[in-house]
Amino acid sequence: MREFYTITELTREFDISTRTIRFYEDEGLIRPVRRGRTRLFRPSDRHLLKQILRGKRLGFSIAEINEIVQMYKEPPGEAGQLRLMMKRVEEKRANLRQKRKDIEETLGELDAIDESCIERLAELGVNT
Amino acid sequence: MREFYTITELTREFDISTRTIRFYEDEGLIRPVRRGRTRLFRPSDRHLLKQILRGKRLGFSIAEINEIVQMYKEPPGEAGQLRLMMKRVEEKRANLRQKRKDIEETLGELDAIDESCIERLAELGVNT
DNA sequence: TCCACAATTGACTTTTACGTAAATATCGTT
DNA sequence: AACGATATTTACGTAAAAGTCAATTGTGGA
Repeated sequence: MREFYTITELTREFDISTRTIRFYEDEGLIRPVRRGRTRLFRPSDRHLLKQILRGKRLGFSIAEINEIVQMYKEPPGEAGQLRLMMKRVEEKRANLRQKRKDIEETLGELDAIDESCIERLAELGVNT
Repeated sequence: MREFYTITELTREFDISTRTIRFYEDEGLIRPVRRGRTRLFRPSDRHLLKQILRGKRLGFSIAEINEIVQMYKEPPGEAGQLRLMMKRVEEKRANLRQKRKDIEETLGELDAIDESCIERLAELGVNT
């Protein structure tokens, strides 16, 4: 595995702009190392970026994505903090399960539409 | 089933503002009937609103939701139009399947986090 | 009939998530 | 040392999706 990626390599791989990546850094989502001023992205940074983009596809805001990526870090050492984190994790899971349900419903409706289209097409085929 | 709902009934039921509902109307997503100037929402309007909010939870833009709700209407009568619609439907389905995959992955990672929290908590329990 | 109150309309504002432009810096060539 | 290609920083701009505010306008009840 490569040690570092440049910013443009990542923009090409994920089809996003440099502005976007720098914006995520400003927002504290990602923290590449530097050689002088230029950013160097480790494989872990690249992986984090993948997770950020995955969150975006699911319609999470930057703030929500931030909450999620914070969870990917080491669990805290204090019991109260741990319980709090577990509560947050459960909230996110509930949110995701709702989304999954929404998706199943929408997929079901689109399936129905597709079938009615096929039917309609068959009718037309008969009549022409 | 009731014949009509007022705008405030819907804002309360779905916990959104009147501004939001009117905005959706301005955008052509919904088209309540009027008595004088006041809007009256039929059950079908209410159902449509539900679908719109479902789309929002999934992170679709208003434009994308518009595309979807248009599909819920009668399928077109012309074969070319039908095929085009089926193509669009398939695109949306592919999009939803990707989201579902993203959700499964994220859920899996959150499960792992949860477990590591439980582990950590057990360790603390032993040590204190 | 008149009043209180709900609903509407229109204009302006806010927030989010970047886009864009200008000036400056770095780095490997030539 | 100059140059072209990339990067960075700073600052302002913008589109989408509402929120907010003010001025009207209906309208159902006492």
